[in-house]
Amino acid sequence: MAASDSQQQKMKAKRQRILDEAIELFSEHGYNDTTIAKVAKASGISFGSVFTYFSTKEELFHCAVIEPLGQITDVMMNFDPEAEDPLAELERIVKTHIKLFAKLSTYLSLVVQVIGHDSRFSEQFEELNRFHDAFCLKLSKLIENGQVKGQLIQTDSMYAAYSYMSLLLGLRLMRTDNFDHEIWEQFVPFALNLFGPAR
Amino acid sequence: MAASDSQQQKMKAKRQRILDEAIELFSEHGYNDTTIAKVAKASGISFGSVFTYFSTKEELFHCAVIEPLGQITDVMMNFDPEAEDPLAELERIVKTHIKLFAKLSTYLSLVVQVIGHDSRFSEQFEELNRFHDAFCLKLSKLIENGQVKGQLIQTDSMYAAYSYMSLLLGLRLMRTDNFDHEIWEQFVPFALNLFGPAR
Amino acid sequence: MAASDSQQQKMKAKRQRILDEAIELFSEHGYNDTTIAKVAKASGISFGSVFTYFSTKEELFHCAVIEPLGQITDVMMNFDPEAEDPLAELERIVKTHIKLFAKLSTYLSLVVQVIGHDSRFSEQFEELNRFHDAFCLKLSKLIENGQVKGQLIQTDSMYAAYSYMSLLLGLRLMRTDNFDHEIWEQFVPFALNLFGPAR
Amino acid sequence: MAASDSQQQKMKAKRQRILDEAIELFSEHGYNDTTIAKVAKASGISFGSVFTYFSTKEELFHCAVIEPLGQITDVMMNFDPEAEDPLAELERIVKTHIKLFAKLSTYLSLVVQVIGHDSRFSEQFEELNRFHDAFCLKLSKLIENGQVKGQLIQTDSMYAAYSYMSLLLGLRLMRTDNFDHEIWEQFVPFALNLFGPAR
DNA sequence: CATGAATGAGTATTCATTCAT
DNA sequence: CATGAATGAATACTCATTCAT
Repeated sequence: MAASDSQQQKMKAKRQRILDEAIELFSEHGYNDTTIAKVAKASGISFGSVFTYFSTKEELFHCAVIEPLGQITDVMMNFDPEAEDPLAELERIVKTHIKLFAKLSTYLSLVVQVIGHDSRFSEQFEELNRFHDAFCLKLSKLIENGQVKGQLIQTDSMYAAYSYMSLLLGLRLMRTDNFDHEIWEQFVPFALNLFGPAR
Repeated sequence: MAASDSQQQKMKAKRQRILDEAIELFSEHGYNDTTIAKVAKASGISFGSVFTYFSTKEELFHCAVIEPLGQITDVMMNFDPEAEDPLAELERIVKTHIKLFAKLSTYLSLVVQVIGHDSRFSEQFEELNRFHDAFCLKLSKLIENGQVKGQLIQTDSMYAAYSYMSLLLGLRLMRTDNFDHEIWEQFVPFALNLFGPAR
Repeated sequence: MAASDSQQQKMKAKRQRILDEAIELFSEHGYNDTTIAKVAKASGISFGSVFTYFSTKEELFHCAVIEPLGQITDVMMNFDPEAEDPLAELERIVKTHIKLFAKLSTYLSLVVQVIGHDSRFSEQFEELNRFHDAFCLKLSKLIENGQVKGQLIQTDSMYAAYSYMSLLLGLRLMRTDNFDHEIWEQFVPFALNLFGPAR
Repeated sequence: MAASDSQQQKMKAKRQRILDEAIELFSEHGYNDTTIAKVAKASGISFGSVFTYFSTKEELFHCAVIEPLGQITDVMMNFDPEAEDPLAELERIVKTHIKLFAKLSTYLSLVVQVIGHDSRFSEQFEELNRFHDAFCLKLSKLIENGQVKGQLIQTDSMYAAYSYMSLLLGLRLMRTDNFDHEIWEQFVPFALNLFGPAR
């Protein structure tokens, strides 16, 4: 049924519009200072309708945090831990990651909120943690390979991965979002330094 | 007047007790989910009395963010940019800073909130920014001296300093506060790597 | 849309019910001692709903003072300053006004509050003043015509009008509202005396 | 004991200072918007001391309303109902009363509040009523004598007295306090007209 | 499904009053 | 007697959520 299909399309689009505005507002003003009414207004729909798509404010926040994670995971995890030239692979992904974080300032504000109040948002925190653990594990393998090949000095590869994620998030936090993208690129060598490239 | 003095002492102590509990609660639950009533209860006083010491919730938050900054500044800034052996000085302060950040988890949660919602807490944000700028400027001088003496590779020393602060805050953010202090020390070499020690 | 129309009717009625109760309560207990909760209870609705119709207590008070003014103006101003027999016209309107003031005791209490605290309720005061000025101006013309025709002795007609309004409000103030309407009529000749009827 | 005497003098003076400020503030801002703290500040004493002189806010208000009444009564009642020339006596006292009301704007605001909220301030209201009744009774005698002597037309002398008091209070209410004293005198003939002078 | 009126729990703040110093 | 810190009752206003239309 084509009619029903187009209806479904419309609803999907509406849902996404709400979600996008919610991410924006939750990021900017935090959970409590973002009211359903504001989200509705920003989305151009009645606030009653928000509840058609998200049964509670809590759920809206949950979706705002979790749903974008898939795409981000795709980009973040898109590397080969068994790459021939681990250091080159590292350089490549560091550039990609930094570009990504520079773009994602809005969403990452959400992430920071969740991490900062892990007891309040424990479910979302767990999910982010799972991503974090998976990412660090995969990255640590690449690092180890780099060490085996003598491209990197010997360090604990998991701590190296942790440090890397911390740096990325820390940079994001430090108002560097006012920097334009070129400036973000300045941080690439420092991120690489973390891994201890042999010189 | 001894009586008046002891009275003043008592009040000072009470004010501090309120402030300590406020820092704890603001950190844990955020600005909005921390009610004056909870702060009062945690401090063991009537909620009316909170207003005797802090005229508004906003002011209480402000003091919670700003007042500890002095001591932290003292520790963070306690280094000599003109040290004979810049690399050794760097190692020393990195250890100190990491220990400090490991201890200050509660307070740093507050800092993260302020930075994350700089428009909401602009006054406090400005103050933190002043500290950040002063710190990075002083640190960049030490880094430059390290570079001049050939202990560090050539990089933009201000970006290096920014990266360092970002890493510290990022580490703090990443729930590594569950790690005990020994584990925190594991991150010292990675922090040092940021500065690009010549090898 | 009939449904929407009946909805609108209902809301209008509800709003008016709130307003009527508000006038009653503001009159009886004054601005500060009238709580939104009391108004809601008297109106038979939840106190949250009061805010659906009046966004603040201040606005509720404003409407309580201003909205009835239209009808009152209609009655008060309903005379012809160029009447053939000015004295007869004066007698007619004095009777009407006194009847009106006898009926409006509740509302006039509000007026007295506004006038008594003009700095607190400056906006409402201005509005009342506009009415007062317009009324006195129109009345003074009738008085002047009565003087020209020799029905009234020579006096400053504006002061006469002021005196008249003062007397009306003063009578209202003096608890004469316990008097029933017949007693109110007793004051008609005294009000007329103010204008100095030639004898 | 001279010391004790001067002490008593001081306290009396302090009490009066508080009362004067209280009258001022109660008049200007009303009962609820006048806080003990403001009264204390205006009086230049600690707010704890206000309770030394007046055990509750209610009592302070009571004294503010009642205590000045004695002097006012003296002036208002200072006439001879059996005067040889009642009309002349009326003229004399009307002038006096209008001058008095022109001066007493602050205090009369209090009176208006009490009359306007007689259920809230019933005790004070009773007291004012007693004065009002006594005054009107005495005045009505003078009026009657004027009627007997043919100086005034026949009217109900009590209603005439009521009207007179209403006019005085009404004039006071109508912002005529902005008028300077000369303007107040303009109202003398209108007040006299109330009594229906034979012409 | 969309809308927005109705509801009432929750919160910062004020202020009269008490009482220890 | 003077002071002002402590207390907690009271109140306007917000906002998530429900539900009738």
